[in-house]
Amino acid sequence: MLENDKITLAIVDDHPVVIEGLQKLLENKEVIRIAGSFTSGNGFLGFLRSNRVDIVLLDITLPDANGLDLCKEIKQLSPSTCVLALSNHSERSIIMQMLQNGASGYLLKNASGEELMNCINEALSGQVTFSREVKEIIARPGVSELKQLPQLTRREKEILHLISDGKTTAGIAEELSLSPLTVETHRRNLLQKFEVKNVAALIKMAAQQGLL
Amino acid sequence: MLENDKITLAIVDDHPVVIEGLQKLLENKEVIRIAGSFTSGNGFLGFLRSNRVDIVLLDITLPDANGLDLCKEIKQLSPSTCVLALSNHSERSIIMQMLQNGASGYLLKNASGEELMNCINEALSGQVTFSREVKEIIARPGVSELKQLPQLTRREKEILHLISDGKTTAGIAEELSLSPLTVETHRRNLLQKFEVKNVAALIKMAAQQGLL
DNA sequence: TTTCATCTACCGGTTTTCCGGTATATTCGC
DNA sequence: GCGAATATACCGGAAAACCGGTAGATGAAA
Repeated sequence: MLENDKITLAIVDDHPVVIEGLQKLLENKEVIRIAGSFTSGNGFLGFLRSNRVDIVLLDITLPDANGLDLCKEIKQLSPSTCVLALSNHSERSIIMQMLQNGASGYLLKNASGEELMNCINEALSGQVTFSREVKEIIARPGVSELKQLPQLTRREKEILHLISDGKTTAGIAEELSLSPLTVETHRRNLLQKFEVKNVAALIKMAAQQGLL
Repeated sequence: MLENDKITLAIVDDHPVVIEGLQKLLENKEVIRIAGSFTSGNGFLGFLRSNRVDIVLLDITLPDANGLDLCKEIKQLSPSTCVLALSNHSERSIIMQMLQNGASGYLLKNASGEELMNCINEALSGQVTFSREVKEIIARPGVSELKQLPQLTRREKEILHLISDGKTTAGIAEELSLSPLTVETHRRNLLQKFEVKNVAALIKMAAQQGLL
């Protein structure tokens, strides 16, 4: 196979041992060319600016940045590059955040070589992919995610949205053709229902419950 | 196979035609028993209160509630029940929200019968599962998700967090042993960097960027 | 060493939010 | 038809946020 037809793969991991292990695992694959290995986020970003990379195996823990932000930067710089997170972090929130930031998949480091190859292929075909353990983590949401949100009336939801858009009570009142005093009342009811004492905490809760 | 050993499955969809189609597709499966079909969320919730359901195929569009909230309620009522979303909605945000609310998987309605069976099995084994098209949607995040967030200093991130916890300027100042006036300044810088005019909009943006 | 970013701190004033109440009209389910 | 929930509206006062400035201290990079 011509060198140029091979899949170009990069590795970013602060642990040199891990890099070596991955290289050993991948170097005998016909279709893959390891374009580079990096122990820092900035090192890789520099490389990416002048080289094509089809897929990158990215650790979360890095010396100069965190993998979450780095993933986002990679996708901005080169949207066609697949980011496959490869990490020890098994927190559901981190996995979801990684997806939100544009990752094509997530593997825990205990995944087998076979699993890794499967995931690489699936990611390159444009689909998200996870190692088995990660699939189980995602399917098992914590209690906090499911905690009941106060039930809001239609008007309250409406006003909540407008508040989150940065509108003031007066502005909302005008937009809805209501008395500012009425909007005030709804606002207060929102604070009560969420058991918070100002809009900052209100919006945070609402956002975490996916209400915005 | 004994009736009691079969997997109990329920269908919730406001479209009777879809229910019939799914029933036809599943009725000849040895391992599955269709425990009930419902066209409303409340109908199913009532059933779930007194019957075991291993897995439910859940539509998003429902007459009396939306599938997102319903999914959350189902998982609260019966955490062991797998929820497989089966919908026409192909928006990434809805898929992610559904996962956040405890779904074990997501299929678009154009998925094949074979895909459906695979997903049911994978979900029952405790792993998340998606139809092929959904995997592609997840792997393709929108530009909005990746838009660059303002570069925040350590102090600013710290204060942003405290604000989102509902703390006041005075409270934050005390907690960090700073002058309230200093905290004020940081707060103003945050509003400027995010180009918003109050904390409500600030927290919304920060939450959407996963900063909280 | 100089420059740049950040952190710190202050003044004075305006706007908005927050909180303690109270109260009537409407709408929806039983 | 009758509650219960919801939506509407008001008062007054205290607290907090927001805004437009300015400016010294610190620390790291060039």
